[in-house]
Amino acid sequence: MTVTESASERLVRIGEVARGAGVSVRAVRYYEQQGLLVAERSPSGQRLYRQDTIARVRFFQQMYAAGLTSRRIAELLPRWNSGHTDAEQRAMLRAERDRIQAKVDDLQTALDRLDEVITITDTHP
Amino acid sequence: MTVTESASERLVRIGEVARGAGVSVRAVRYYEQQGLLVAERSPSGQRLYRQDTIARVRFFQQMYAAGLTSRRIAELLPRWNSGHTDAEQRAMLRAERDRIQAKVDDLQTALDRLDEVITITDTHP
DNA sequence: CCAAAACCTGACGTTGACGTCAGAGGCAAG
DNA sequence: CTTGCCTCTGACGTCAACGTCAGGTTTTGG
Repeated sequence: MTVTESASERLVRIGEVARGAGVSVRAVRYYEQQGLLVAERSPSGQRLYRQDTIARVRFFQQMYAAGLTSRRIAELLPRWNSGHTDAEQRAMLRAERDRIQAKVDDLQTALDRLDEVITITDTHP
Repeated sequence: MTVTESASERLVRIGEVARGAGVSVRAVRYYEQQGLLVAERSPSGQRLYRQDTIARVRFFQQMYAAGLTSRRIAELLPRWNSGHTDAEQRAMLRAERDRIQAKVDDLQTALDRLDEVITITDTHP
């Protein structure tokens, strides 16, 4: 899935990306500012994105939800853009994975505690 | 588990609570300011906590990790402190539970995507 | 052709959970 | 008594991911 420079992919403006991914226009500009997105520009200066940018933004949202920062995502991005690999980055990936796994486990624990309380207060009002 | 006013439980100072729960002293004071903790005071004004405060703080950390705010936790606290129940609070509990469940699912998705990338870059360096 | 909608660049504001610093007491050990 | 660690109350600082406002240009639909 390395970038295929097909002759003329349909490009979309920032509003469509935002709506498509369910975020604000401001957020998309912010991602670009953080180096997560790159946009072509129309002659008048408007940003033009490839359509897969929408999926990309959705992916960012997932990573944010997983507790990654923009900086961290930017550090990991080369993984998604090229086939290139280096040991340090693989270690980073695994570290993040473990962090998220731990977080999932914690959340599951919290969920269980909430369920406890719910069943108690429901059966014993 | 309603509060048992046992004659003289061993009380601990803020530093012990913090170390015990793995948070900063500042954090503990913050929790008190948000109405999550109540402390007795020694004659000289130092905060004195019951030992179960440590578990309580750990629980707060879980809830924070689950995305609850201090305010939200404070609203739900009566559940843990009394046997009293009202329908609105039960609804809140269930709402939070569902939110967390959704979050867990999202995280699991993110985790799967990371795993994909990891196996790809590992088997195909 | 013209108004509404969309986009642009700054740049300051917001929110939550603390960090940090200042200045002043309090407490057990030697 | 004094040294060293703990605690106190303000109060300002931080960081991330945007929100929001100002003032101006561009694109689109009727």
